[in-house]
Amino acid sequence: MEPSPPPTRTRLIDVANAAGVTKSVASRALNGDSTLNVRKETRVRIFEAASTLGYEPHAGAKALAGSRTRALALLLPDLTNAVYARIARGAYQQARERGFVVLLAEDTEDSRAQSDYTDLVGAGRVEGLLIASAREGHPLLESGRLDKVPHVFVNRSVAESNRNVSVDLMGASSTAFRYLYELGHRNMGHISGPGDLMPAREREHGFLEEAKSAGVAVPAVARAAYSEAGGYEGAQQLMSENPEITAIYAGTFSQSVGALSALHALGKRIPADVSLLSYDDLPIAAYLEPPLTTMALPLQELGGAAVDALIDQLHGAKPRDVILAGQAAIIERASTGRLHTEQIHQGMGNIGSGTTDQRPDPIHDSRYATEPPSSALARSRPKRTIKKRGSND
Amino acid sequence: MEPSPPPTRTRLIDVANAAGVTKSVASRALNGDSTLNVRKETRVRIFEAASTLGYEPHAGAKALAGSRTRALALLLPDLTNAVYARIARGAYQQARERGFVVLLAEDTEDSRAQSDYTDLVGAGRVEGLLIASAREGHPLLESGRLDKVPHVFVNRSVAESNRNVSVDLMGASSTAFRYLYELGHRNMGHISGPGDLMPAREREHGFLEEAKSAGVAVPAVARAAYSEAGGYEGAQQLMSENPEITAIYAGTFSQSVGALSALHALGKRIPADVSLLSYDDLPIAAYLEPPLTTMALPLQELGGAAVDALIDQLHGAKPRDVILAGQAAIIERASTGRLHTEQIHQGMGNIGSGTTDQRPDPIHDSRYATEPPSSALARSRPKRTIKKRGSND
DNA sequence: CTGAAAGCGCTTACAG
DNA sequence: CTGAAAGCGCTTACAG
Repeated sequence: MEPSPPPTRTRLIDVANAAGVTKSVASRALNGDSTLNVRKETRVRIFEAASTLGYEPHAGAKALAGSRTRALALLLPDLTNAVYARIARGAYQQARERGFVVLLAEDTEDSRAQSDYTDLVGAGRVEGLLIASAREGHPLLESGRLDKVPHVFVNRSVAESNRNVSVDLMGASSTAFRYLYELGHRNMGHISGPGDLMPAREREHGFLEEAKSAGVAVPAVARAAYSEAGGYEGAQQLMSENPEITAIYAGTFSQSVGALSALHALGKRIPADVSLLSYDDLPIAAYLEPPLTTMALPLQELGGAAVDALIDQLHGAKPRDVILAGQAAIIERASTGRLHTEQIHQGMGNIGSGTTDQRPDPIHDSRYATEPPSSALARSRPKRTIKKRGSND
Repeated sequence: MEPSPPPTRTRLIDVANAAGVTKSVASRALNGDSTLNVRKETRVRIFEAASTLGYEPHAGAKALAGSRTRALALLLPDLTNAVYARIARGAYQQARERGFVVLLAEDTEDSRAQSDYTDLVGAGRVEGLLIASAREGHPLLESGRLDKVPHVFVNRSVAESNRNVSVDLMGASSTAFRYLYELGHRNMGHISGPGDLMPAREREHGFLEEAKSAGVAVPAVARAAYSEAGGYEGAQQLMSENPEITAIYAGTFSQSVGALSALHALGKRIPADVSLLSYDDLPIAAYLEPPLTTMALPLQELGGAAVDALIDQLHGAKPRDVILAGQAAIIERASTGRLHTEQIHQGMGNIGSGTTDQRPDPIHDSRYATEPPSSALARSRPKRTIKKRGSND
């Protein structure tokens, strides 16, 4: 029943003895204390001793003695969400780079948020928090407990926190708008997220603002769940209430997939009748029908930047917002196309009727009336190359 | 520069004082020491004091003093892989349930595996390891360092480790085979993973074995990367080398997506010409064209079972394999169908020729000649309901 | 410039 | 049945 503690761990005293110095000196040398004055030779001897003895300082002891724990916690709303998975990867990698270890918390329920906080911060396990799970009214925000611990909000904007690390969502959305605008679209729709989610609001806002300043009709907005089903409903709603729409910008990849499906079901040709642009890019985008045009976002970088910002705070820097700007790129595939004059007059006419025109080849790409995009081409040569990593089932 | 330590933490001595007992008694009461003999009343007083003072024991101090750290590390090969994301979720939740915290390590490179190990186990941060990232020749396996720490392999089978926690991959594959077999298919193909990956080998083995015992032609196997591109190539290879194939079983979801695309490109109708069955189920499956028939696996449960097995080891139990059996379920959508007599004679004839028959409605579902599956139906009513969780951008 | 010592917050034999 | 004390492995003033 008694789990054996590591039989015999090498301690600081062991390396001190081996190097012929005292614990204090060894400790300070190993920790790079700049006020320590020893001959280079001695220092080298200490490091060599540590290395040959395989010295690995006990994290708990260090923490107890008042040193850093070199641990961060990452609070995620949903591990299986591709966006967060990439943020997590970026955070993890940068943390490692900086010598930190990361604790995970999937903060799905509010109740959990409390006990997570207790076990991570309360127990002195971590020095700071990367929070990607904050919503308005999130218990952690309300409780004021955060005041005591360094933290940053990732992909979130908590007003006046000065701790928001995010991509330029509004900028991304305005890029999205301009892209569709330049293709000739003037009647657009946007599938947004649930009202209480912060990134959704910003995306939406940026998109609408840009439309206003371009002087076109304010895009219709459907707010729906961040899921395929949500996108399906969102697109349905958008098209039934605004049949004049020729382009849809969907706020998440999942929603785009659902929207694609809904548009098909409505008998819409993509992009001949309606163009579809997805926020966020995933490999699978190239394999949908039609291959989806997307916005690629620096999510991994976002995670890394959040870690940097948090570590800055640990070093005493004043918290400040950081926005990863100018990095959203459109990856053009086949779901978006130039507006046709005929589209302008289609409007209502097409709704629910199903198109009956006979197209030459019913297989696969056949349904693209506009600039038939070779899907094979789109697949093998996205405008921008996304770095691939080995996947590993 | 100096980060402020939590201004004034409540310590054990504080609650002891408040309850009018000594630290020893408080400690033992709080930790549920059964050899402690105190009046129930005293015990209650201690717990109340702890609670009103907001006592949160310092994890580092506990660890130092020889107690458990109540922390586990999860070594993942790829966070962005949906399979691992769900395993991670299950592990995380079960760990929390059992009072453990989980440290994350995305073990993409071998070099990282070493330093991860050092910082997690060496530093005494965690009591045990959940390893989902082991390949043959993985540095952790070779180094023998694992001997010193409780660990289990998740979704992995390391021979003779007696620590493998996995779904019954062979069973799943044989279910896959039987499903296709019962639809009438006799010539099948399998898209497997890279040769050195363990789950791939088991899936493959189970599928082939079942074919042998059913007395049908041994399925052709294409080994390809775990990605859409891999699936694309795998399907191409399979069909070009074995034009008689009427059903394909793909080893991962990504591969299935690629295979779907390749089959379309080859002019194959799905499932009229070729049925496609995917290992692993994801919401997006219902929105592909055609909606993909998949095998749903208890991945979250797998993560939870791994945590349980590991904690058992921490409690001194002898390591043993655990297999989550009999849980793979086919979710039938539209990518699989009954074999038609005409299919048997098609063979080579269809390759690359593209089909020219005129079907009534070129839109969407039109291309399913067999049992035209209403994709809307398949979408809204999968055979088995998958629990949905709120997604949260 | 270096070493002896106190102390971080806990647990656990061991005395009483 | 309960309390005093040692000790886990470190860091960091503080003396010398």
